[in-house]
Amino acid sequence: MARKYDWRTGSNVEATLSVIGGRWKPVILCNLLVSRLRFGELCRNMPNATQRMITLQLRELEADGVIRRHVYAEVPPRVEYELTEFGRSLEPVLSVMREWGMAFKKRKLSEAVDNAPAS
Amino acid sequence: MARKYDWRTGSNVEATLSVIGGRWKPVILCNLLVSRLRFGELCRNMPNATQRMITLQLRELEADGVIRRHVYAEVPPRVEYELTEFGRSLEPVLSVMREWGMAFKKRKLSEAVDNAPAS
DNA sequence: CAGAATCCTCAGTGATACTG
DNA sequence: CAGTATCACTGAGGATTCTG
Repeated sequence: MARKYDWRTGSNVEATLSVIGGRWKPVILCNLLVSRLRFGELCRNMPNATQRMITLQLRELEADGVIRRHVYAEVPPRVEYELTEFGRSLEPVLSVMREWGMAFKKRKLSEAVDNAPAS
Repeated sequence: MARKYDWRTGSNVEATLSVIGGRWKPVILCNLLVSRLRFGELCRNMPNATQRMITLQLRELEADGVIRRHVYAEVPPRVEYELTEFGRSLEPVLSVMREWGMAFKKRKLSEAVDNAPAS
């Protein structure tokens, strides 16, 4: 299934994207940055993503050694996900993205206010 | 064309991705981070991307106010692209991605060496 | 609860050729 | 040189249902 990004042929940014470049991967990783989470919690934290998508992205992240999957032999079943050491190395990347996004939102919102009709 | 990412509904990372989340956008931006470039130079720097894709991604970046397009009334035509002030604010994001990608590549390559058959 | 299995769609992407 | 214009595809992503 020829991956979208290939770290061999691409530039350095593309190498990064070969790991975090999935629709929901950055979001998942930001969540796991805060704490280890179970599947259900993850889903509740990402209401815009479908269960299926979250599962798929988790599998890829696991295959890339970014996250680890803990299965507890209980009933009802419990599965938790956490960042690996390698995954934690992504922290600077993720937090700078989050920071910038926050500033961007603020900017956009203040723009909206400026353009708002005087009521 | 309902965009993939929406900064209104998504988390902070998603807000960032609403701007840089295109297949070739980070690559283009990294190039423009170094210097203002003309279209042809950009294409030569990104041999894996098609001309069409580069054009499209440039248009979106321009629409988002990330880059500026300079058209020179010459023959043959000359068009240059450069980051706007706003675009330059992405520098921390892009460089940390590049840094991480570089380290990642090194890691991968040394793994490959370790697994290489003794010749 | 944490998924697996199916089915389906379309938007992102590509290949190619043409042009002011 | 710096793009459009077409045509075509495929696979990422979604909706829904089923299950150990």
